[in-house]
Amino acid sequence: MTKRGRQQGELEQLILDSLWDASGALSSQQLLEIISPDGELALTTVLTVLSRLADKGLVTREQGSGRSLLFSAATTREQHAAELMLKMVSGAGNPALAFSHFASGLSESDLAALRKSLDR
Amino acid sequence: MTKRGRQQGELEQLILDSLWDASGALSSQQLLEIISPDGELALTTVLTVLSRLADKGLVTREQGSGRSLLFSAATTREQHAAELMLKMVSGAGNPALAFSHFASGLSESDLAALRKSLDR
DNA sequence: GATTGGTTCGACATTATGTAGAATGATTCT
DNA sequence: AGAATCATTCTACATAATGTCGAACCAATC
Repeated sequence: MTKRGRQQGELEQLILDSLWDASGALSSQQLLEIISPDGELALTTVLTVLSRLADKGLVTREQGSGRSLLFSAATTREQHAAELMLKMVSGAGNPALAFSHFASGLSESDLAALRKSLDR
Repeated sequence: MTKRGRQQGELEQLILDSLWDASGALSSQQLLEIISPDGELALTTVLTVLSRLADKGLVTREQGSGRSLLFSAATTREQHAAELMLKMVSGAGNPALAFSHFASGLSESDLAALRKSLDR
């Protein structure tokens, strides 16, 4: 009983968030600048984490100009959130009950948005 | 940048699931029997994990007959799932968009259940 | 009071994640 | 071409979470 699906670390999340917030793909340097403007982290640290995120299929690499790579999130933040939510539902036993708890925790505006997305 | 909120391990999940599946509170032995019928795990292992789950507020202990304790999940599986889903939503950036992805991943029956839970 | 049955403590193993220096490889400069 | 650059990949170690128990402990019973 060993092997566990990889989890999400703090720095990994920070990097993912930066990629999601970015308009397009980013180089490792750009990411470093965003994540650690005061030079507290090394560039290699960012690259290592990026590589791990790529292993998990959460980040994709594309060739940039010259030898450099550009990184971007493999899915949108919303798709990712939705996937995790779906996973919750499937493990919830009684989805209907889970939904009712879920709904009662949503704000009015979120409720409205959810209703709308079900209307089609 | 260290310190991370505790994660959910495989064995912890297994034990939580067992508690959720159970009709009532369970003793450590009963849990061991469920989780490891072939005696692959030691009773102390189960107890350690139980204690960690209690630290996380996911499991509660009550006095059973004599010196023994009875364990149960602190919330229902559905409440737990709903909480996690809500956390996703709050980190989703654009909830409306997340909802639409979410909805398109649901089965018909789940969709129906979700609609119903929004109707009140 | 000794034995029994259950829990808590203390420890060590494994894995995930954070963090980065060294090694490698391609591109460019002279 | 050969040297200097500079971005990536490799290798390595630190920390924290989780898995896994044996030993120490304690209360109830014999």
